[in-house]
Amino acid sequence: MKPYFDRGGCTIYLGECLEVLPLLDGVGAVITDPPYSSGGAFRGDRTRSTVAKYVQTGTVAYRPEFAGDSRDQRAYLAWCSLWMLAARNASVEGAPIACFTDWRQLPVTTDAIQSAGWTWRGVAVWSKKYGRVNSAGFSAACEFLPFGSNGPAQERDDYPGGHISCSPESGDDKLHIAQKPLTVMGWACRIAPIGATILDPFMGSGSTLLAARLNGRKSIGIEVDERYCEIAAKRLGQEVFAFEEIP
Amino acid sequence: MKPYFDRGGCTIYLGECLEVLPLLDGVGAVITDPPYSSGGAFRGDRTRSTVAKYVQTGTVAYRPEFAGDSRDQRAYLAWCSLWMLAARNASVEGAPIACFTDWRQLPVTTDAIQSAGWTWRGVAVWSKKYGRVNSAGFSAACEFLPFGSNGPAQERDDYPGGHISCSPESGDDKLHIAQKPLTVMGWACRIAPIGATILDPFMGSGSTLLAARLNGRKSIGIEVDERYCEIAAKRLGQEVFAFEEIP
DNA sequence: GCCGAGAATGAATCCATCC
DNA sequence: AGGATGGATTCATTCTCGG
Repeated sequence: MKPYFDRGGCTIYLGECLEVLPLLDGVGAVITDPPYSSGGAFRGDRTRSTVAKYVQTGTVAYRPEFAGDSRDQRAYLAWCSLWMLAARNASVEGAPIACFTDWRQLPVTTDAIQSAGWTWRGVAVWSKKYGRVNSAGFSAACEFLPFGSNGPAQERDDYPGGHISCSPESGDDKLHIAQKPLTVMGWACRIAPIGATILDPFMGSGSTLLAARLNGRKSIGIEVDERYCEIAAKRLGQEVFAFEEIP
Repeated sequence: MKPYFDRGGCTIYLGECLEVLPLLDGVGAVITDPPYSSGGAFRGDRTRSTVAKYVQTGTVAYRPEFAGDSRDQRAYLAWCSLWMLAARNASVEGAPIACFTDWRQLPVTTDAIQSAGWTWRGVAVWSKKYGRVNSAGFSAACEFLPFGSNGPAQERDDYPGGHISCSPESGDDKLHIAQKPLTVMGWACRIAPIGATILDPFMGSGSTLLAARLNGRKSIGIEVDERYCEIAAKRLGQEVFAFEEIP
């Protein structure tokens, strides 16, 4: 399959992840931020378009809607199990997986990790310094990063800490509604060995690939929406003037 | 039923929580830190005594075993559902529940909250600044506080934030292997309205009751082990010389 | 009282060994 | 085979103590 973009150790495929994943192998880590299919307690809330259901702060440019964000919990479990299994089949033994999620989908995500045959090994946390106020309990100040490994984990003495505190992305620099700060993605990328290939099956605007590059890891991104492939390719191309292989 | 201790708005019952809970009513919030039944990937590790399975190196003071920490996941779900239901029956409408857990039991705990008829509303996080090293991924730096409410939540504009960072308890002041810092319990107690009665069905050394008192809430603790009732009563008695009702 | 060095600590995990 | 037990390993942060 011909990549949409392939330079400096960063590769982008345009397509459905369930169709692209079976073509890959040698993946050293899976790090991703899939559509949460969250955003409301009721089905009617969940199935609204992503632009409508997530509040867009500030005077930002229009961001395209993103696909695959309207599954109910049962379907979300089945779907996550499928792509996680396909991703595991593409991964080397001992490879880690780390998958962002919010509180609502956290139990389903840990179930899916295990359903797909990964060994679940913990839940790391990104706290946002300030969270959405909540009139019904503690504010929603954290996102969660359940993680695991493909069989016995690689033994290392420099795994990152299980908690990071960082303000969320905002303003005009934000290219995707659910975009994570590079600081957060860089922290997540350090779960992968240096030089390994990090796979992100839900690339979006490409923050995972950019963070991988900045942290000395190779990367593969898959994205179903060509507008986001374009945005990500532009970001990656800008990152280095003379774009060279990662040493 | 005669309380083991009852002064200054703090009440302790000695007994099994499933036997004591049906006798209670008017509870304004449930805040607790039950035995996690965690501590290892293998059944053999989980079923070890709490003194053996939780590290206590060096010259620490001896801390008594605590009971009920060796259930498998199925039994843990069933048991949590039972006591959470009994606690809900003792609670006023709109009362919040918040129950500490570790990463391994988090999905089971949110299932239990919902099985028992509480409305699950989120997951708050205590990050410990440093966590135990992990040779297989991110360090275990956080404990989790899933929370919910008994029906529609009480609307308030002063709910606490969903994240707190605080070092764990240590040294001779730590009376229970799993003792939480007063800072953390105080934060948790602020989920309850001022003046409400906070129920902790797994009192241990009484940190919840002490934090409730220090934050202007009344409290009820249940504990199955008389040694811990004694320790908690002593701590609560010391807190105020002339022990008066909470204003 | 302040500072730095060294010791202590931890709601673990994994493997080897013994029954 | 499988359950129970012993014990090595791990390091950022906190604690202790002397100067």
